[in-house]
Amino acid sequence: MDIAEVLRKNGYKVTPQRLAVFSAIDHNMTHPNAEAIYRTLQPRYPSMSLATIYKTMEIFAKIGVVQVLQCEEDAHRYDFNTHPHAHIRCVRCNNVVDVDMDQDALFKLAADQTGFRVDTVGISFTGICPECQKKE
Amino acid sequence: MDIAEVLRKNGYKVTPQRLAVFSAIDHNMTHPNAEAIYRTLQPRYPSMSLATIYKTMEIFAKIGVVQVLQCEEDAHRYDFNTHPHAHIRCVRCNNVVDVDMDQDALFKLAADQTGFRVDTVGISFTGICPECQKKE
DNA sequence: TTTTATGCAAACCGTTTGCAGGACA
DNA sequence: TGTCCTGCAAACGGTTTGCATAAAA
Repeated sequence: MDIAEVLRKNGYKVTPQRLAVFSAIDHNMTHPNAEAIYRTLQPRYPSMSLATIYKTMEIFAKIGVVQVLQCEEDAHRYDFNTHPHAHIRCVRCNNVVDVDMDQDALFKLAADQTGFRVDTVGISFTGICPECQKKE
Repeated sequence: MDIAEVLRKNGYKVTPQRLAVFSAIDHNMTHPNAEAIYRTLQPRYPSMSLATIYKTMEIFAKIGVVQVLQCEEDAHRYDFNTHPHAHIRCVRCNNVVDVDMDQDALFKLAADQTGFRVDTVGISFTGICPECQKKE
């Protein structure tokens, strides 16, 4: 299912800006933040505003096109991979990499221990990536 | 070891403000943010500024007196419990509760999978607490 | 007396919002 | 045509910073 169809199906209009933002994040493994997406699109869409990026990403998150990450950083990062998984960020180069992880066991542990009905879990590691380890 | 001693041992001066901030967080299970600490101390220390709270908490975090949490919220929260553990926040009442969890297995998983040297992990759940479930 | 801390106000930075003009359907 | 979207600029909220004054050692 392509993005135009998903937007329409959810009652949102299809605009060049939305298609452009999607093209910037689709299969993008760098987990960009709004600023990075903005810079990526700047050359080809010089009139696009940061506010539009934010508004678009909010919609994309709502309709399940992206996942919003909190990487113990100041800014949000976005992930086109909406399958539940963890992330690890290199504190030297700030690159973020996916970590596959079965979260069901964690959900159960938290629920059993606290009595909460558990909705979501965010797991973010920090460390030093292989490349930056070599440079040391 | 009391807080005055810890401060001195790390080269920081002991001031009434620092002792007051410590008293506000010591064995405080509510995981307060800076604003909440500020309001707590306001009656007894009306002249204390938010900036002092922030500066103090930064020192406390650096010398291992508190742990800084990122609860998928806007603001930082502080925890006097510096033992590694997870947190769960109720999306209705915003209360945050500790979750005991063995993090060594997660460290190993992330390291094996990514080649990172893993330093830290933050695990934050969201859900509905028992009290708010009853109200539904 | 020297050094560090405090409190104020202003700056910061990522994000959100209001709104007039423009684009989609 | 009616509704939704865009881009701008201003607002926002948590946090940080610079600096003059005050307090600790």
